[in-house]
Parts: sequence; C-alpha cells; structure tokens
Amino acid sequence: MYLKAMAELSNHEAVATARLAEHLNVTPVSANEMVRRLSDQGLMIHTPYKGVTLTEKGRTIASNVIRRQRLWECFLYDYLKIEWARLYEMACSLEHATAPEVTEALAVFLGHPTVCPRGNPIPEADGSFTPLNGTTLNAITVGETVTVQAINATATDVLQYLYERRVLPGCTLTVIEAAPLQGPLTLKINEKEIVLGLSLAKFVITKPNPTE
Amino acid sequence: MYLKAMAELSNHEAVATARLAEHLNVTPVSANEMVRRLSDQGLMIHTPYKGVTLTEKGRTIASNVIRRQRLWECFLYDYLKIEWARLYEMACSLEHATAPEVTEALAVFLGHPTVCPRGNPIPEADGSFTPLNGTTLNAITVGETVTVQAINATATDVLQYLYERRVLPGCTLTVIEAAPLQGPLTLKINEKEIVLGLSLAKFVITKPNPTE
DNA sequence: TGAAATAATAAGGTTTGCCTTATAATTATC
DNA sequence: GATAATTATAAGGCAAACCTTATTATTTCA
Repeated sequence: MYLKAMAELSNHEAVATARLAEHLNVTPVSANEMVRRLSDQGLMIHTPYKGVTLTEKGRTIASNVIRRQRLWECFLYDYLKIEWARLYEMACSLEHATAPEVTEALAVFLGHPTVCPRGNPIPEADGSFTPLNGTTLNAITVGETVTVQAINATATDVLQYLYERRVLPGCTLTVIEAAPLQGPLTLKINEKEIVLGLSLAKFVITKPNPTE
Repeated sequence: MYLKAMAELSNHEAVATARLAEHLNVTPVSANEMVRRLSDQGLMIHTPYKGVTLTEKGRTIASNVIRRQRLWECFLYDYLKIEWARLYEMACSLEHATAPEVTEALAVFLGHPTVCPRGNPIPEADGSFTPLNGTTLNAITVGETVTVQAINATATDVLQYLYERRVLPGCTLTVIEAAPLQGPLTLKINEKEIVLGLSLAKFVITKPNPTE
C-alpha cells in the first residue's frame, strides 16, 4: 500500500494527490484517505492544495521498495527470460513478498546491478539513489539524435507499445518532426520511422548521443 | 487465503476443520467460515462432523500452489543461500505473488527439480504429484536404522529445531530408545545421540536405510 | 474579480478475513 | 444411555482499503 505511493513520489518532489490517484488507479478521495494515513505514520507530509512530500523515513522505505522491485526485474529478465513489458508488473507483486534477507541475497546473486532492464537506477541497500538526469523525449528539439537511457513507464500496455516499436534503453533515435499543437513526434529508430504521441514520449528518458 | 488450506489438506484426505484452524493459526470458527466460502467456490467439500476434502478443481489449484512454493524454496536455497529453516516462510510469501509464467520459467531455470530442500516432492505443472510413501519417525521400531527422506513441517521454529540437531533430508539415523508413555525418542545421528519428542518425530518422513 | 476548475473533507457504504460470544448439533466415552 | 467433548452455526463486531455522493476550500485564469 505505502510503496506504490512512494514509487511515484520518488521521481522528484511535491506530488499532487490527483497524480497519485491516477498512478494508483484509485479515486482522488481514496488517494486522500491514503495520504492521511501515511502522514499519520510519519511517512509523508501533505500540504493541502500544494502536494505531498516524503519524509526522510518515507524516502528510505520507498528506496527499499524500489530496490527490491528493480532487483526482481533484473532477475526475471536475465534469468527467467520474462518478456520485457511484463517485468514491472511481475516484479511488483514479488516485491510485496520479499524479506530483507532475500533482497540482499538477490543483489549478491545478481552481482549488484546498478540499473533495471527499463534503465532505471537501483537504489543502494542504504537507500542512496542517483536519480536519472536525462531529458524526456518530448523536450528534445527536432533534428537531434539521442540515446534512450531509460523508460520511466510502469503500465504494461505502455511498456508493450514502446517495446513493439523498439523504443528501449540503449537505442539511438533521431527526432525527425514534432507536429504542431502538441502533436506527436516522428522518430527514426533503426532506419525506420515511427510516430509517438507526446504523452508516451514523456516516459522516455534520453541522454545526448555519445557519437555526436 | 485458499492455498494455505490446500497445502494442509494435500497431505491425504478428509481433514478436520479443527486441524485446518490449527495449521492456519485461526480460530475454529474462522476456519469454518473459510471452508464454507471455499466450498461455495467449488474447491472443497465439507461433510459436517466428518471433515473436508478437496474437489478435483481444488486439488489442481493446491498442487500448483505447492509447486510454486517448493520451486521458490529450491531457488532460495540453492542460489540465494537462504537459511534452511526459513525457506518455507519466505517461499510462502513469494508464492502468493507468482504468475504462472514465472513459475514455469523458474522451473526451467532450476532444471525441473523433483524435490524441495525439505525433501518434499514438487508437483508437475499439470498438477500430478507422487506423495511420499515413507514412514514417520515416530512409527519406527527401536533399533532400526533409517534415512530421512523429508521433513514435513512448515513452522520456522520447528524447522530450526530440527536443523540445529541435523535432522535433515538425506541423513541416516538409528532409533536407540523410545521412552514409555509416548515419551521422546533417543536417536543416534552422526555418532551423536539426541532426544526428540514424538510430536516432532511425526514431521520426519523416513525410508529404509539402503545399506541395511 | 468572479466563475470554473481543482483539491480537500465529510458521511456513509461495501467487501474480506478475521474476531468473540453463545447456542445447537453430533459424536465419543464411560 | 447420559455426560462430556467436539463440531457447527448464528449473530454481531472490527479494521483495512476501497467506493460514491455531497459539500466546502482554494487556485487559476479569462
């Protein structure tokens, strides 16, 4: 229950409860109740009409949740060959059920990976965490060529959609065109052109192309 | 919720609801409610004052639950080096959270093991299942030497107790003495003598010693 | 600034899986 | 066969995490 909220918040700071509700697929009212409970437990701070922030304590727990989740993603992908788009959802269930001893043993077994198959960093056991500093694809100027660093989505259908178009961590792409009025982007990936809506492009974290 | 009940039932047939309650650490009243719900779903049949039996459907689900559980036990033991006594409890949580694809991928990864680290057989993907046919240690006559085939316990403290005394699958032991009035057994294991209460001895499944 | 949009809160409801207490039915045992 | 022990069932409660429907604050922006 906690963690999902955290996972979302961990992005940056001050998250609107409406965003939380959206992410968790619950009504705004439920999200508010939830936030109150978690605030009461000292895990987050809710400033009405402003948003929600994690406390130190909350942040630590959230980091651990994300660590567990992403370690499982690595295992499921590298060893069990689970399909990429479903890693998140499956790792998410396992995460709930993972004791600390298992988390650390898993980290050792996997050789302490630093990123998950979606390209997102894995927090350390002590909770420390270097967030991605890349630019989301929707903010790239037309003509630029970039490398995809991570996919920040969690919904299986979104992941599936991006997977089918081979918009994956490590790939290189060029923004060919950005349609006006917040219209979709046209990209070139692997010599093929694809069209991607802006709302999906927001999930794609890029970094400057090393060869450029 | 279902599965725990199943896991218990799967032993043989017709389980008293009181045994279920005990095993699940709930009150008999709660166990009864549970049994009603599961009967309504067609997973078990409750004959009042007689006990509970699984239906075909129930048995299939139960087999799958046990399969998942024991595959995880193998993984946790062989790859993550989790301590033996805690395998059951940890695998139990993971079990709840395991999708069918993960179960089968795990079986492949592990090389389709046939027994778990506690020596219990792992059901096949189709639900088929060869139960252990050994004799419980409490029924062994004094003087006999047998090999431990499996430990049928699930409680961590029981497993820990047996582990500390090295009563583990594969070990060979001799029953030195059985105290009268259902008193404890004296056993010889690895040249050392230990004393084991009858209620614990019931968890130890043995087979005739091959060298005898 | 005032209306519309967004956010918060209040009130009351549902489901699930447990609980306690009490009573009724059945089975076991002397 | 009567009493004791076990099982079952009935009735009512609790907590968690949702929900809907209102109502009230606050912001935002034309």
